[in-house]
Amino acid sequence: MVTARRGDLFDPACPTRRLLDRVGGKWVAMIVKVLAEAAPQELGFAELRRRVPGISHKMLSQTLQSLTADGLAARRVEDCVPPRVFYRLTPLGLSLDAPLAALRDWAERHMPDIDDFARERAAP
Amino acid sequence: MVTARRGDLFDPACPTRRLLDRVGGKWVAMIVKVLAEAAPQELGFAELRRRVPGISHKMLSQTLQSLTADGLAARRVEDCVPPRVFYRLTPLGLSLDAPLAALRDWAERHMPDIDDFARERAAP
DNA sequence: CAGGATCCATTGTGATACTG
DNA sequence: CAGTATCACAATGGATCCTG
Repeated sequence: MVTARRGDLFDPACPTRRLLDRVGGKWVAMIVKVLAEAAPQELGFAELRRRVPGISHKMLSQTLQSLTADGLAARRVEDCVPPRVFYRLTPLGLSLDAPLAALRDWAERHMPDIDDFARERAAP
Repeated sequence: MVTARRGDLFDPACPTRRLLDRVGGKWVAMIVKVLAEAAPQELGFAELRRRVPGISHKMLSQTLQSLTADGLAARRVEDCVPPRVFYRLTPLGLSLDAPLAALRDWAERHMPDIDDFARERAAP
């Protein structure tokens, strides 16, 4: 992730760099996708966990927290005995899903090309 | 960066995850942008270094190497006394610039919103 | 149940120096 | 000039335990 240390002196805090620092993490893109697909329905923490296979309790909590802190997701606590918490994307978060979808689309289309290239250059 | 350890068992090697592992690095996006803007002109190593302020010799070399290994960039060595090396995006690399441009566009439009949100929630 | 704290392994990044 | 090896440091991500 990293923000900037010494070189963005010229372009202090390039917006794209800052965005990638937020969405380049291991889980952000998938969580945004899942929440976007569920929208306008909100999803409970446990439900999210089920829809993001392999994510740890900690990383889900942590990622949702950063999304919430950035105003990309909204958090709602249901005040019952085993407390339940629900998340949904904000309009801002939903708007981010568009460019992410473009990336997903490219990935599905062209990652095979990258793999092919790697295989060819490995072949003697 | 990381590729997958234990959870992508269900979605082994999600293409989007793998793509982000490649372009989420600190310099990839900017280098692709610079090369895309220069295309179809190729750029020398030193010229690239000038156009990516703050990047270290090592990181530029390393990043270009991974782009080349993925078939996103092409490398040409000019065989003169002080050897010069030129880089350009391949068609595949150029095609990747489109979704990245979408991300850049979103970043320029909406990162201020994220900043505003952070400022508001900081205000008592 | 959700979330926070702690500890640890791994990786990414950077400075530097050396090679062709 | 471009590339690479080495070393050091910061940042991620994951496992586990503890709390309201």
